[in-house]
Formats: sequence, structure tokens, C-alpha cells
Amino acid sequence: MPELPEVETVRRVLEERLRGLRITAYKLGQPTFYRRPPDLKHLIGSTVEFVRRRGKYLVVGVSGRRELVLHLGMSGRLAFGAAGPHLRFQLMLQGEILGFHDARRFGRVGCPLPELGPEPLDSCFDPAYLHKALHDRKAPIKALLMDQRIVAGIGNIYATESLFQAGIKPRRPAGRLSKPEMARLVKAIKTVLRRAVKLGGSTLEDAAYLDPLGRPGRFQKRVSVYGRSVGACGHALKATRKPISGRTSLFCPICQK
DNA sequence: ACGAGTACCTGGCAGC
DNA sequence: TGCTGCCAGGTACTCG
Repeated sequence: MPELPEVETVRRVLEERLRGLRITAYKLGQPTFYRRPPDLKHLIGSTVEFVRRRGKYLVVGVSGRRELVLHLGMSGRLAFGAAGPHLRFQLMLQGEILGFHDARRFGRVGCPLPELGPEPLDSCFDPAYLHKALHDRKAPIKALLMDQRIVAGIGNIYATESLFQAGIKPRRPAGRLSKPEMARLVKAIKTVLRRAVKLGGSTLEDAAYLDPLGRPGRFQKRVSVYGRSVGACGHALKATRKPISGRTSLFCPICQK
């Protein structure tokens, strides 16, 4: 389940490895993967100039101001070389092949970049912004943290961790958070994400996230709540009875108010 | 406009 | 042992 820290880790590897290489061809896998098979002919012959990240999206910028947008979905994985299971897409470059593997097929290649909220690690994502975005909303805070139009790049793992860190129950109506709580939440999100980026993201037991060089993340060892039965606080964790945004949610009934 | 719910998809695992 | 069925979740969709 790649979220911001995992995608950022992938971005760094790709930029290092692909920058300056010319795209020579591409190959689409089974058509069932694509809602509409993307036409990427215009990329052929251009050179990779940078790889940027926007939320959970990867954007490969090539010469001539063209771009290739990728989304890893929840099981998508990029790897060098054409070998591997569930190969959906291949990008051939000078002396390099980038393969997109995706068992669950939630990933996207060549899609448009949608409208997204601010990057959580940008300075414009601050308590004033969050207050403005949430003060009139009644949905659970966790659902809105995972809403990519409010803030980009946060999914179940990092929403869960951030809310624990900030001491806020995931079901709380977003608009009822106090200003100090919003400030705490912003701080928690930034702290959790920075730390996760530093550790190369999270590789959970079932969802085998690996970077394009096959390396796992190390943040899972530092997780406080997600996937645990006892929190970092030492208390037994609880799962919300009803899912939030269709997702199960773990929290500490003592530390989170 | 908002909030809730569901479809998409398949590997892995619990339970029988 | 082998089967069934449920769960995981990012995004896009529908419905009220």
C-alpha cells in the first residue's frame, strides 16, 4: 500500500537511475489492466529529465515538456528488468527496462494527474490551512485525512499513525477539532511522514512493498498502531466497529480523545 | 456539496 | 488436506 513515503522512496531511485536516459519503446500488458489503453507514442525518443512526486502519483518528466504519470495503486511495484509476475507495463530506455508489476491491478499508467490538495510536507500545509479546509466538515477526521483533495499522499497507515501521535480519535467529526488539536495533527503528520521517508517507507507483512531495487522499507518497525494489537503507549488497541471510508481503523481508546 | 457506501481486483489466510 | 469466503485498500463511482 504505497503512500507518500513509499512513493517518494521509489521516486528517488527512479530519478537517480533514469535521468538522462532516452525512451526507446514501451509495451502494454493485458488490456484488462487499462480502462483505456494509454497512447504514449509521443514519449518515444524523448529523454528523462526528472521524476517528481505529487501525492501518491509519480510523474516522469521528459524532454519537450511531456510527462508520464504513474500510480502504484495498492500492489503496484516498479522494478528494473522485464522479469517478474503480473507485468502490466514496460518502459524501455537506453540500456534499461522499467517494469510495472501489479497483482491487484489498482495501479495506473499514463493517466491524467487529478486535482490534489497540498503536499503535507510543504509549508503551506499548516494549521490555518487545515482549519479552513475542515472547520465546516462533519465527516470523520480520518476519512478527510485520506481525501486526496484535502491533503495529498496520506492513506490508511499514515492517517492511523498521525492520529495516534496527535491523540485524536479517528471517528471525531473533523470540524469539531479544536485549533490546538488541528495544530497537533499537522505537526504529527509532518513528523510521521518525515520519519517514514527517512526510513524508506513501510513494508507490511501482507503487502510486500519494495522499492525498484527490491529493498523493503524500515518504518514498519517504528509503527505505533497500524497492524498492532498493543500500541506504542502500552495500551490494548481497539478497532472501530464500523469502518471509516470503508477502512478498518485502529486507535488507542485511552490516549486518543 | 457532502457523506456514505460500493465496485474494482487478487493473494493470503482463517475456518471448516 | 483442500476448499470456501473474507479481507486488505486507493480511487472513482453512485445514491440520498
